[in-house]
Amino acid sequence: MTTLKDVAKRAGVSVTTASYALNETGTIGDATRKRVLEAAEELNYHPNAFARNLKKRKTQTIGVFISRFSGSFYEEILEGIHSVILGTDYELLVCPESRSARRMLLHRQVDGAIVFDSTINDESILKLASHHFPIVVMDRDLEGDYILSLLHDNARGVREAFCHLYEQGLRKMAFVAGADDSYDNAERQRTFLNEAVAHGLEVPVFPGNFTEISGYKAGQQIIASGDLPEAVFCANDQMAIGFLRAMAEYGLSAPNDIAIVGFDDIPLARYVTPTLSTVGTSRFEWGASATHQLIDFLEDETPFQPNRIPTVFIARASSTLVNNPSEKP
Amino acid sequence: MTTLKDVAKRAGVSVTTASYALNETGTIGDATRKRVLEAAEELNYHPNAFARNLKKRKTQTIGVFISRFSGSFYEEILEGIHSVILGTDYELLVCPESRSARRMLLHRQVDGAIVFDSTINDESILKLASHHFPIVVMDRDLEGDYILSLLHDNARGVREAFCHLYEQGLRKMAFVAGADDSYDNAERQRTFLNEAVAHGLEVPVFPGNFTEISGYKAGQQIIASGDLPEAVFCANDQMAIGFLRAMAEYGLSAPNDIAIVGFDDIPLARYVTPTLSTVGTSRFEWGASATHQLIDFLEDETPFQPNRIPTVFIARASSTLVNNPSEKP
DNA sequence: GCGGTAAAGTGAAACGTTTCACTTCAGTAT
DNA sequence: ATACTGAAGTGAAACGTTTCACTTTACCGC
Repeated sequence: MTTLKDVAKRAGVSVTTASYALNETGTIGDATRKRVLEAAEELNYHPNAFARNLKKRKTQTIGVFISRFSGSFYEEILEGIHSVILGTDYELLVCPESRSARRMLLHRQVDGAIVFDSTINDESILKLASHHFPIVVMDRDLEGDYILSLLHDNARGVREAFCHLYEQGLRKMAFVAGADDSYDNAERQRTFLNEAVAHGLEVPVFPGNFTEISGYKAGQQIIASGDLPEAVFCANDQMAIGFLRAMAEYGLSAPNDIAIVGFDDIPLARYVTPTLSTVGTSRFEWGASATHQLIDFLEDETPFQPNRIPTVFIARASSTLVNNPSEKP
Repeated sequence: MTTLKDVAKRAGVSVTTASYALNETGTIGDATRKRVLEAAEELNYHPNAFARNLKKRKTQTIGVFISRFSGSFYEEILEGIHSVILGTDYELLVCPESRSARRMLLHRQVDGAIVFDSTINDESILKLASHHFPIVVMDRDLEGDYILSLLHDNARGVREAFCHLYEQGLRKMAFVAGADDSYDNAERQRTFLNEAVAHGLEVPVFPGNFTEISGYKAGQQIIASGDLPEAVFCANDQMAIGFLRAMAEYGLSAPNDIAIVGFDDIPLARYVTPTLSTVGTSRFEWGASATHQLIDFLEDETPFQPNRIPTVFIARASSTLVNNPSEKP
């Protein structure tokens, strides 16, 4: 490993001068600077990031903490984050759940964080967030200075979905829930049930955990009970897809036997048969927005702007009755 | 930020002692150690990773360099990598393509790398790889000490796919190629064409770049030409799915109008209509294998074991003729 | 009570940068 | 000539650890 010292020696200057020359700081003559740059080039010099960060107490890096890579849910968010990062001189690190993620956060190897990992608890985040370490949380509603909670507008999408079902005359509905500890699930479920109550309906809730298999099992259970609902709202698309699979196995089809709606609009949603009605959340924007705000804060302390990422209901085949014209109440 | 010095002061010991106590190294009495640990706890102390890494010249981190997040291609690989990492005391960083990725690599912020980003050229990798910095490349055939090239057995899968098509009596075939700079594409194309020649067939090649849209365009072009092939092999699933979309728009369907085969077995493959025949590569194993080898090397210099990740052809609906029983030549 | 040994603890250097405070020197206004 | 200025460059401290080499203390066998 060649160090700054080597470069300085080769260029015949002091370490200080070499540093200034390479960083284009200080007042260094053109000839000298040129010599230093050449020396660095010849020696294939690259500054040691640790020494630099140690001294500068800044890493020019933001960290994204997610729980896992699979499920294609993070893809677009990460793309959104990445797209913003590319326009800055920050670097991006993505870290999946593990003790190491926590270590990473604690050890301040990044200047700011975007947290998307429910295994990191609220307490840690509150403790960690500070003037010098802003945090954007994407999966929980958390108040605090230096914390931005960026959620999407679950309520709106769910309401639209409910309307869509209700206006088609469907009355007997069920809800398949996502993971217990999920803020999004809670909000979706609450909204759906409230909406139902407001329209005089009672909606049973079946447990799930956001995985395809849990949706499949909920489907089996509901179908086996023999008491078929007319419509089922699943708290995310993966469960909805599992539910469709269960229906297919029992020879049932959506939307005629049961109308199905999911949430997220994952890429798969438009490929399954029937295509899946869902609530779209622009995850790319979500990631981009989080990143913008975080970097703006880091750069000039622009205060966080809490806002809700919009959602919109997307009607596809799985919930759109064709031979059953809408009968408004 | 509380430092080791603060902890030492609070515990009434020297910095050295505090360091030894926290790292469980050196010879420190139980009582003292306890006092240090308490002090650290009370002060909410976390060691500064930069200082530590600077001194130890080791980061306990491996870096994965990918070109982008989308396409669901990396998901399983990353899961495979992650699963192995979890069993070690290494950390995992994923870094998407950008100048920063390059910077990261150069600045040695990781102990070893898994490279999956064709924008990083061979030269850099050869220059970088060393005894102290082993690199696993997943997307190119590169020889070098301290470099492991971990590819999958493209040839085998392609041959099986070809056989499958040929044995069903299909003779007029076409190939839709992936990105020019891709080793995998080159190998798939070469194998397919060779196989064709060996069976006396001539196969036109249409350009693509692995994206869904490029497959769609190739489909449009081929269909519009009016000269339909009986079978089309696409260099990956995304293009195959794009091709299917083009066919659907022209009112054609697979496999009866054109039999379609892809490569990769992405999750989507079994959800599209018709389900997509493809060559499966166990990407999870791929990532896991890369990680194992890298970590083994880092730990005890276990030499790299070049091997090919197996592939297997998976016949699904898009290429399996039903009313056309196989007619072996 | 003596040398020897092991345990417990410490001082200071080192890792590779950045940056503050300083020196040197040439040029310029008076 | 003198004093001042600004440009060009340097020495050394600092960032927060780890770890080498060392000291002190206590204990042991004899």
